[in-house]
Amino acid sequence: MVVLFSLLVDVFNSPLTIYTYKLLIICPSLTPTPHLLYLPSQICNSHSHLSLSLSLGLCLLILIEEMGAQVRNYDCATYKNEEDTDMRKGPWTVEEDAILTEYVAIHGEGRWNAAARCAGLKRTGKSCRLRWLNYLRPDVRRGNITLQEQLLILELHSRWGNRWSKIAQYLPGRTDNEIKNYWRTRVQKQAKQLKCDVNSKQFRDAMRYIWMPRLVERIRAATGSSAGQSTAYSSCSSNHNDIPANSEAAQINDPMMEWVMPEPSGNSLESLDTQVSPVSDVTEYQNPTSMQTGLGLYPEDESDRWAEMEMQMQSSILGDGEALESLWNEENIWFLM
DNA sequence: AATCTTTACAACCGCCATGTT
DNA sequence: GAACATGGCGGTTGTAAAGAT
Repeated sequence: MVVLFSLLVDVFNSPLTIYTYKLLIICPSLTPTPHLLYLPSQICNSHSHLSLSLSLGLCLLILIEEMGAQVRNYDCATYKNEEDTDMRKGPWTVEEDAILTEYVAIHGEGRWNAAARCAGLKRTGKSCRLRWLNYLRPDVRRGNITLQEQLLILELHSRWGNRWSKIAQYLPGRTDNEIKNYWRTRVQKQAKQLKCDVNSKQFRDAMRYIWMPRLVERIRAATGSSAGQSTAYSSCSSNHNDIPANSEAAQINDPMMEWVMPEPSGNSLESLDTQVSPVSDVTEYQNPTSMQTGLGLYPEDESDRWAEMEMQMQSSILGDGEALESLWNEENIWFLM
């Protein structure tokens, strides 16, 4: 940031007043919308596409191009360059990001094919849409999937399957792509290692009766005893009205889901976010059969419910075939963390 | 230090639904 | 109603970075 502001001070102290270059500042942590500044050509020397990219953790600074060219790009009527029809593929550049961000800031979302053309991007409308929704959108939440979010993903997936966009609706700031990636890299991989299908009853039961209670336990441990009634959803959503009263999610009524999606009440995102540790803590893993009520793991008023679940698990899982303990032992429980 | 393997995730693809002409 | 354009979704792939050997 120091470097950034130092640069800006230099810019504005310049004796030149004819600004011929445009500077786009994208700094989501400071402002939700990009800021435009105009730079003297002196700053840019002879470069027509000088690009300064300062990754300072919080701020990305991009110098785009000559204003004249930029203005031309926004004039759809004059867009007629045939050679622009060859589409670019692959990773987006900071310049492309800046152009798309600026275009959306001015014209809004939607009409992506037109956006791609008018902004002068050699990208398909689809590509622009995806880039915006999955990466550039200001409210995209980055960083590790929290424990609460993990719990919510597991629960919602058990209910809705691979309906990623639907699941994503309940994790504000997370994209369907991100959730899908999480599922594939973490959950499916684990199922593969356990040599069972991710959709098998065996794996689903293991998730439901071991993994998810374990997550609940960890969330409670991380958020303190007062968070006993707090939940993944309540912690992830900054606006509980996001869940329609008659929605599928609101109508879920099983014990686990009540942990995940309770009555809307005011636990804030900030207070309950628990980042997932990249390192496992297998040493504190408890055998599922030891996760009994009365050990302080669950709220007292939940004890009967949990005991019931425990019995349910014993009879429905352990009774037929491979025991959960052997399926989900300390060697493979690591990935839950 | 070099090479190989694994992981995480961005991006693309194909299919489908919907809207417009 | 057919043809086309567009957007949304889920599946898959490519690849950079990190980790292991």
